[in-house]
Amino acid sequence: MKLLRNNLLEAFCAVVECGGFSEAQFRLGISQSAISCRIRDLELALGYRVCERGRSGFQLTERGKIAYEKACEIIRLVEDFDAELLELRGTITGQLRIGIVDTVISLPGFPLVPALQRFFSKENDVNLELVVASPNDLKEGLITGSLHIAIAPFKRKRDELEYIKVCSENHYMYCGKAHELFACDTDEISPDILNNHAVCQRSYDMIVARDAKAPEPKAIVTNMEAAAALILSGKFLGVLPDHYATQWVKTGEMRLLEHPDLTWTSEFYIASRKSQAHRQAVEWFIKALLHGL
Amino acid sequence: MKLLRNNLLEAFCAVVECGGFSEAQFRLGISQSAISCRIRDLELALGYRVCERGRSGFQLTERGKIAYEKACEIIRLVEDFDAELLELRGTITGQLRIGIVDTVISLPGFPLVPALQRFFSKENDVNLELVVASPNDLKEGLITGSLHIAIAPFKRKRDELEYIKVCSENHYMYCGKAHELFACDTDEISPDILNNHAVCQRSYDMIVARDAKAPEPKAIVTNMEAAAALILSGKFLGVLPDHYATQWVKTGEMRLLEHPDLTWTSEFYIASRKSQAHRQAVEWFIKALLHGL
DNA sequence: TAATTACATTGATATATTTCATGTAAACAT
DNA sequence: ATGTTTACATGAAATATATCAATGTAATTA
Repeated sequence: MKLLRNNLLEAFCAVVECGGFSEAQFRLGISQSAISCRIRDLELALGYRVCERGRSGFQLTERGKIAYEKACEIIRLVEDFDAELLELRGTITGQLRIGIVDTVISLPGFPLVPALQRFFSKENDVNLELVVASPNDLKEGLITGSLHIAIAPFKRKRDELEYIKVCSENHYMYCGKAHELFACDTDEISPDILNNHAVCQRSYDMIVARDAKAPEPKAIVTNMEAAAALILSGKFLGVLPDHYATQWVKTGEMRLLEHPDLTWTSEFYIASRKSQAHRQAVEWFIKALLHGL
Repeated sequence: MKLLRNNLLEAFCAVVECGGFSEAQFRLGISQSAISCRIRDLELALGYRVCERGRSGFQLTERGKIAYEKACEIIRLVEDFDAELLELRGTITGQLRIGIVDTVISLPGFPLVPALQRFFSKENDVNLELVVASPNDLKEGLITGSLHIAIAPFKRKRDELEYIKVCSENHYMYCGKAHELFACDTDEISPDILNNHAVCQRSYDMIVARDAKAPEPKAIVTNMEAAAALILSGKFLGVLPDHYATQWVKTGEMRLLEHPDLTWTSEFYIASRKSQAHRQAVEWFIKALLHGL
């Protein structure tokens, strides 16, 4: 019983992700009938149907969903295994899966871009996958192995992960040109404004909730660009990293609401798994990240 | 680059464990030339030689050793993966790797034998592997995944493992018929005898070292039978579980050196990994183990 | 009712793997 | 030395496996 033979699982995953056999042809580079055979063989080996398909639409069965999750996992493990053994050859190879949060390219001291330059200026066979997600999803990814390295503001540290501080980011409160506070006097700005105005926050930050009477945020965003859009609308106050907001402050579309109690700092860390025979590609990339510090 | 294609790794591992191609034929059930091809393909894919072979003997290269370790690991992972997906079918299947310490069959309350009866009286497709090793090796096995369940006297508990107490074992000091203490008076028996006589111990027990002036053990054994042999020789005192020693006490070949300070108890636990989607086979076996308690 | 879509099936073809027979080189026995 | 044995390598033929192209089928849609 070998489910990993003949790329049965790769076919299965491709079919799931493409939502059907016909579309998966192009991804897999084989004919539709070959895919049909592979799924048939897989189901034959498993003894149950993994998906319903046909003109009536594509859908995973209950067992199929579980099988798909596990298949993705073992495929990643096997990829990493291949890479580990190939790296014994001397050349570094394989997938390198890196995760970051959004809106960091302009963050001063964020080491990704120079690290990429460094890393890929040496000849290698590494395939990069760069994922943008929330710190929490990134943490999950590191733990499950779907990510090798993540760079983000991690607040709670996990035992099984290793953290290296790389830089920090300052956040301030901003409002848009159309907002009533845009033209107010400086001495009107106090933490009190949070109670009188709608505020938008990044779901994972919630850094506004500093004092007890912090208001329910009126809008939750998962992404800086979304926050900027809400702020620019003039209907929301919002917290942005200064390096990001500065472009609109310059053009007069936003105003910094300056007050000592309305500033926050996040510490950015490189995180990766402890206690695991790290692959060379991973180690080298971390080295590349740290090189400029 | 797929190292898992065509059972290349299975061939490699078999060859390593059989110490050569010719012997591995029988294990793998394919011809020697087929093995030769597989190893050639593996080395071609890897880009380096994994073993030296020929009339001059079989030997892994340095990289080959690493590759072998990792190959064993991924094969186990894939086996478990197969089993997990197959179990979605309803039937429980796959490898079930169980570890115990030696000399436990006669331990009253040790749940293995009734559990085996229970478990295998229901029809299933499980392949059992029963390993005898030290508690420390068993712990390692659980953590690395080479074992699913272990039953042993675990003293230190590991966070990533789950323990269920099942029974306990009493240990006493014994000497052989030829030993000078064999015929001594009962009131001559005290912890002091440890300082005046050679003592043998199981390497992982070391339960004799209770007081500060515990002596260097003269002999270390890794196995109860070995301890019994040393004790029967009359040259060593030694600690044995009562259920094991009783056979020789009955025949007059050993004497129990009874003293309140020369008794020890080990608690036996069923251990398995926490926080891991346990396979049905594993869960069911644990249930079978607990059934009689 | 015909056309379309999405997949299944089939037989031909291509590819991969194994075996059988044989070759080679090192170790061993004589 | 010489021949023999052992352990693996190699090549051609045989076998098994996977893929493709073509076609069939069933559920939608026009």
